[in-house]
Amino acid sequence: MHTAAAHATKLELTKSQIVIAPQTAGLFRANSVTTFNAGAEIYAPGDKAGTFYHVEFGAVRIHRLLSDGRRQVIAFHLAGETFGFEADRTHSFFAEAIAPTGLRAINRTANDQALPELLSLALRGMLRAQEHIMMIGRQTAVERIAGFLVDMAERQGGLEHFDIPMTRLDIADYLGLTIETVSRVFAKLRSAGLIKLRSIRCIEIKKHEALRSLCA
Amino acid sequence: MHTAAAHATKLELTKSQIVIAPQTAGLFRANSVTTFNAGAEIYAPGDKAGTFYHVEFGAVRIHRLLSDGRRQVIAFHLAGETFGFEADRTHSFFAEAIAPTGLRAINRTANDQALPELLSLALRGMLRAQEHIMMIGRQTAVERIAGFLVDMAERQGGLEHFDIPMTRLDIADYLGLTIETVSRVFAKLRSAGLIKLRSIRCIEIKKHEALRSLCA
DNA sequence: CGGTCCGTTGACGTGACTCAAGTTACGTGG
DNA sequence: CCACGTAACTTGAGTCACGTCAACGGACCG
Repeated sequence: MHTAAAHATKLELTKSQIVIAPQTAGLFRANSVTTFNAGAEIYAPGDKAGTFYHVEFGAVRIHRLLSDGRRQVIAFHLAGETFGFEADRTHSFFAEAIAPTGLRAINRTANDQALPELLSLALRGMLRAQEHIMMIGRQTAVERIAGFLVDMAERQGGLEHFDIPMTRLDIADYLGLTIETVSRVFAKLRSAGLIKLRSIRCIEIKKHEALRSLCA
Repeated sequence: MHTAAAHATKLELTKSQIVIAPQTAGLFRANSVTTFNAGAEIYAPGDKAGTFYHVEFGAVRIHRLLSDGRRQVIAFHLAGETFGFEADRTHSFFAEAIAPTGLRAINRTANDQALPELLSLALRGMLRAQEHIMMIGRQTAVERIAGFLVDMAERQGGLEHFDIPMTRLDIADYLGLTIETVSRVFAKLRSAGLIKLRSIRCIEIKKHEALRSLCA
């Protein structure tokens, strides 16, 4: 199974401190921005939780490995999104940058005014996870890819073309498919004229409605 | 596909009011208990959200249908658990009793003292959903069933045998499988001596460790 | 005691996986 | 700038886990 156990053999886990004008995000106490190279680990299962991260630029994947190397990507977080909250005191997933990424760490203050905001984020995260379950539980490969592309398009502001920061392997592990299936479905959508691959990571949606109608 | 679109053709949606001694649950304002028959709808997509439900007895399934009838069960809630929180003002799933069930409705008060409690529930719900993604995204049928049985055993207090309130179809739709596959895997686990089916809905785990080792 | 729902089992089909062989994109050093 | 090595992606052929279709058995209920 092509599910990147190899990836676990750490890349260059560089993490450089770059201070950018601190700007308060909501009611949290915001810190400076830290940049991560592609592949760099942000946290791992077992790490102490309690800090949230606001994506300033770049993208992050949240995932977990099974003992035999099978990998499931739980979520992608793009610029403008916040992640890192956990039910327990320690993280239960990996968070890694999937491109050069800037994160603003946000320390949860002891007695938060920000609870409603945090609750909203948690509920939204729960909903997202539930829709993800729907997708990988009951949809075909084509439906999953179509849904993924529509989602990405919307999260990038609905432009007619956009770059995806993740590899085919990341997409496969997010959708519960293999890299080969992802590649084949892309080819199928392309030859059906629904999308165009401007480059390997730049996707243009040619027939938005047709694509959306595939989402089941 | 055996995924209960037929079920949508409403059963006897009976909902009888029975008042039981009101008892405050946490910091919420708790109401009386309402009982639902098996199959009765508690809420549906589009219904106004904002009320939570504490399961006094019985069990509830949360699910959603695709347009062609494919069904995905998102979660089961057993006695002692709380459900019903949503990111939006309206529900996006069905909630139905899967056995005679008593629910204590809990109205969210305008300016909650209960926010931390609610946040904790939301985070725990998110974690549960994420582990569910892991399960249906990357595990085989045997692994999913084993995981399901271990989970059910733990949630029932870790007894060596327990009743499951849901049908094979509910289990199938929860795990992203078909009813036939569920049945076959049960048969396989039984003939391997890992479990015993005392009756069709009563499961005895004979080799707890062996079962757990199947969970990947 | 007949109908209905639920569950089981078998035979067969197929969508996605596996294995394998390329090709393309990209970074690095000469 | 090109040569090289590596990672990412694509494509094809064959396989398999799970789905589909179908027949049947048991439990419950009026």
